[in-house]
Amino acid sequence: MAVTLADVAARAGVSAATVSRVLSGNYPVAAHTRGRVLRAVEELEYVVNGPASALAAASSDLVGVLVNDIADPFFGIMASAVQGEIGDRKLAVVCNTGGSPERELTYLTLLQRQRAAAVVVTGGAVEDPEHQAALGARLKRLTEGGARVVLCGRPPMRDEAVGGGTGAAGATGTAAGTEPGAAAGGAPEDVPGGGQVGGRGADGGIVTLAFDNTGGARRLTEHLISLGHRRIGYVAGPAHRTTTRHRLDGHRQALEARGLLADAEALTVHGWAYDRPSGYDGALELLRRGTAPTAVLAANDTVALGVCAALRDQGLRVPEDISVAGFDDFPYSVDAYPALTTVRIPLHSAGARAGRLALGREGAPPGGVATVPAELIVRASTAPPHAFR
Amino acid sequence: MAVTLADVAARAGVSAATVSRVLSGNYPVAAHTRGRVLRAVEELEYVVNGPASALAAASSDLVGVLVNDIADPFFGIMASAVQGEIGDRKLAVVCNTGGSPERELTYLTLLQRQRAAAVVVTGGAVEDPEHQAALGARLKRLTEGGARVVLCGRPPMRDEAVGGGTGAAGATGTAAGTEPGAAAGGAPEDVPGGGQVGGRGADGGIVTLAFDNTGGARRLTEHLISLGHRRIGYVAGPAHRTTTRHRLDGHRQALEARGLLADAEALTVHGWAYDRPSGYDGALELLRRGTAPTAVLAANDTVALGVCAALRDQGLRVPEDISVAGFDDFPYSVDAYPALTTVRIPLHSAGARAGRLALGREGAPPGGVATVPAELIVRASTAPPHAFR
DNA sequence: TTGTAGGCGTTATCAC
DNA sequence: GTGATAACGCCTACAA
Repeated sequence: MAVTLADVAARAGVSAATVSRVLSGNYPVAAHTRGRVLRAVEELEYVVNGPASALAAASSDLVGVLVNDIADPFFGIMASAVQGEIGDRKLAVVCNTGGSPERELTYLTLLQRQRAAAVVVTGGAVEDPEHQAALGARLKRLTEGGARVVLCGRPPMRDEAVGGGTGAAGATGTAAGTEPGAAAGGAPEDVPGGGQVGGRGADGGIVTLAFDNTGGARRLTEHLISLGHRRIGYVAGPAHRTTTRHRLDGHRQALEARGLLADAEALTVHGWAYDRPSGYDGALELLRRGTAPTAVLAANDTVALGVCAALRDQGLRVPEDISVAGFDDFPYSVDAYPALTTVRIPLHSAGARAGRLALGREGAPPGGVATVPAELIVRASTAPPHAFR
Repeated sequence: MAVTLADVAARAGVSAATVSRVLSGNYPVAAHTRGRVLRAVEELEYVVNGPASALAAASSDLVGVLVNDIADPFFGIMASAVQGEIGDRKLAVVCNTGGSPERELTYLTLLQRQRAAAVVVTGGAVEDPEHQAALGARLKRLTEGGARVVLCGRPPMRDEAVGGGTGAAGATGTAAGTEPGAAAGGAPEDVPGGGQVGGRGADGGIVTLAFDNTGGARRLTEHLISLGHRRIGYVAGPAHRTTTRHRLDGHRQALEARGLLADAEALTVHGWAYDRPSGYDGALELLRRGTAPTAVLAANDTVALGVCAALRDQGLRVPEDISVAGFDDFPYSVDAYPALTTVRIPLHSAGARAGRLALGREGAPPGGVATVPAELIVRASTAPPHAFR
């Protein structure tokens, strides 16, 4: 930890100010001077002191990315996409919250401490009003400090949570937990919104990229119903999380439309995580409850693989004896046995967009909220039930 | 960005120094004083200025983690484990190099600029002497600056690359590209090494957690040979990378022991990445080359899934017509069709150990190098060839 | 136990 | 164009 700006300046025979200007590049400097400076930098192997420049410039080149677990493909893919957009001008600080509200808050504070240029919060939110309020407060402080905040994969914050914003912000509010776009029943609205126009998020606001979990789940259940299934089990994700609930909502909307809602409660079991063991145990629990369903939906593809494994271990064939479907369409789902019917969410492009939004390289959508569409992918794991063959 | 240490000090009626001491906690402060300070911090919602304290203390709480691609489970799992160990006292800066040597160097410089407390470099290295030299120089500067450096999943640096270290370092060198432990043919050596003792890496050195790729690959090929296979195809990873070469080395060692090395060249094809398309195309290429192999080994499980897909599309059954095996034992490999025979590398525990090493929470192994074992996992994708049934 | 003061390495505002 | 010279906010001997 030796060579500093001053050393370079001395060697190049210029002032520290000039060196700084050459390095930051945002100020005119004579060609030959810049040449000498650059040579001195080379010779001395000088490396800028990040903390020092961050202090002086009151801004750092760190971008925080909050994920539940970076090893989970759902988050890994999004984080990778964010990183791809950030490139090497900024650094991505990845924080594994493990889905814990407390850690989410802790990390947000840590990122504020680092004076992060932006923060991307990925994945579903915990539906606790108290936590939402605390989260909103943290996020608000972050934006007030000049950081851009992007929510990717969760519904927008309620206005109360982030405190009344500008006049334009008022138009953004949605009822707690109601997914925008999905609730309207239509195609997810989303207009690129060129430049810096477009409601909050343009500057100092929070931009949200919500996922159409409800719509996707609804279409998936409709698919099963159309195949002839009437008793459809559901191994849901952890309770009190927006992703879990929205998917369940869509499922139930489809059931209700066909008057099949009565059994829904008995056919639903909540896992404790979006992982394979959770699916395995969930499936066993479902079988234990009596009349077996003819199809089982899972919280996501990983859970679905656990479900398949459990069914197989119980001597049931998928999809001959029982259909199974997942959600998210992870890369390996097509190679699973059997290839999973699922709902694709364009995680990579959503993450990339979140990254651009975080860098301000893309304008915020109108109202600061856009909904990412979800597409039904039918593969081999779903088929008509016995009665329909 | 308003409230500073001074503000808190004023509100608490103490000096800035006292507030600093309360916050860092590494200095005795009277109970009631600390109480008042803490209250002031709460009331003012004070958040430390990271860059400022990093500047003053000449150290930051950032830990860099270099990966090829965080969306790849191989890296995602290790990164997640590293993150789990560093918890929320330090922040993980994840850098996607995409396997590019240049970006690897760029990121290392960026991390040095941030005065990262430690850097964990994961995955195989590019086997270019020039790059190795440049890499060694960067790593050396990092360690000289007080950062801990941990290599996880690649062989140790040659001593020339990192410049002559202390006397103890001399014992660590291995011939370029020769994997320690594996080459010896015995079980991977590894002694925890309590405390701060144990060769380089204890302070200012580079600690290496090498993977036993060679040994794992050798055992995998031996397994196939023992099943009766004689023509074994190999869809390798990108050339000039240690992981690719070490696995290929192990494969050939096993072939050579049975006098089967003659066809090896013609049965090997290099992919351009450790991904599915690479496996798909590699398998087709292999089939195109004439006499089809009775088994195909893949660079890793992801590639193996691509191989299986290609074979299936060509009307071949796995493993009836042709056996397939992967490497790494990713979580989903057991759910693939058919369940993959593979070699398990304990990525999570290796990553966790790398994390502890990076924090100095665990002593360096003797010589600064430990080898992570690889275990053969036999599943359904490998079976005897037709001739043996 | 607490306060004082100097410095950490850059950036930005002025003059020249 | 380039050079002084204040901040920037915190840490840490050194004193009291």
